Amino acid sequence: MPRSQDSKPNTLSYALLGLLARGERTGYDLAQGLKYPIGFFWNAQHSQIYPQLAKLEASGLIEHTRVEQSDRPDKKVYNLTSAGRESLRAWLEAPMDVPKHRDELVLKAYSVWLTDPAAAANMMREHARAHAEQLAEFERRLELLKHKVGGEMDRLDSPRFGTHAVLMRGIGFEREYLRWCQWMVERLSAPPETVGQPESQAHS
Amino acid sequence: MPRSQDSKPNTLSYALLGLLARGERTGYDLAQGLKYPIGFFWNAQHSQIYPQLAKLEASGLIEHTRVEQSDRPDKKVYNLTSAGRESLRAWLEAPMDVPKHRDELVLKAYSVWLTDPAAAANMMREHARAHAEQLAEFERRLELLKHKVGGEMDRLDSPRFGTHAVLMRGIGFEREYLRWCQWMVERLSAPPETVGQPESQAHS
DNA sequence: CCATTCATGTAATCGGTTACATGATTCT
DNA sequence: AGAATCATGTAACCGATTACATGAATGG
Repeated sequence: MPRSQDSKPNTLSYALLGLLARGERTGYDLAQGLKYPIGFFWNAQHSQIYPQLAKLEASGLIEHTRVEQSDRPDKKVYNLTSAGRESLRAWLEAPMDVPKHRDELVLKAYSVWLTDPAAAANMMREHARAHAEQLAEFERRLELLKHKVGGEMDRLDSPRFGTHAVLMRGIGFEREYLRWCQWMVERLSAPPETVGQPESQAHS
Repeated sequence: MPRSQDSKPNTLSYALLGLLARGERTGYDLAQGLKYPIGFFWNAQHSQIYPQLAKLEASGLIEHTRVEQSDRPDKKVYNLTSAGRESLRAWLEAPMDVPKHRDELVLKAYSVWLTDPAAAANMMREHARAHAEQLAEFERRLELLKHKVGGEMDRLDSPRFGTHAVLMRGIGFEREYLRWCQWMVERLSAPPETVGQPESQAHS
């Protein structure tokens, strides 16, 4: 009989359950999984994961078996219970509250009028480069997935479809962010006379 | 002589300084400002704002004057100090650490293979609708800004340019998110025979 | 009469990051 | 010799949300 006296599992719980639904994993594996690709949209450190696993086990959503190793430290291999699988499914279909975004770069853009346009343009170029890189990485991963599993990534009941969906969102997100950075660079590095004060210091 | 014994202002501080750089505001006004449009990318509740304002004032970055009102409660009107303006400028040009994203819907998409495609498609349609609405709101605001201040929103030294930049990012973000939701809906509501098991239960 | 707006605060709690702590094996 | 990988935890702190607290004026 699984204890479930706890109030409500947090979102991290469902990130962990979602990974475990794909197969058994250790806390260490889960920490790796929460780096890439889903970690791009929901990440966590091991210091948050280990205590959370203990709570999930206390609630009866997961269970572990100890595996002894000779060359490496012993490990706890976690698995979903049927209650855990049910909890994950219920969360998937439950309505969400409105999401909140945090983006420090957009916050900087809000105050960019206070600073030197040329310096700001350079900063934006640097961010554009970073987003182009991340975009390329997502695209590379999608190609890899395509070559590895082929049509499986289109089958709605395959975990590969979940990965496919996440990669598509990553690609779209980075492509759009890159576009915005480029728009900012164009604006910020436009010749001063097109945006300067009324009195025309043009020509020269 | 402004005291500055504190370690390092947090990002919320710069959100507040960025608003105050556009003119004097009360804590209440700042709480409203952190709803829209910049609040879309960095929001805060009044319970976080009032203590933060006290800290910023203790650090000498802002100052307030008490304004008595007859019909309304008295208010504290805050202004940037020159130290505050300098701190904001320094932050604008400082390098950022790599941003972290959190998106519960993408997390759900990662596990969407566990659930009923038709139900998931309906959920995604609902999200598509919400993003279309938010997109329309951003576009409406951009039109409003254009009609109100015209070319000022293109002048790099005007706060309107900051607002313009944020709205452009909002529009791009929502447009791309909407596209992804539509892609998900298409996939999830595709006829079963194109994605189902080998044995064809086609026709009928 | 009840909700909303203006106006400012505190307290409890939860979520998340950084740092502390240990220890064997493998790679450079 | 030193860094990285595998492996699991705890503690301190900071950031953020929710709830508690008060109170007058206005609008439906």
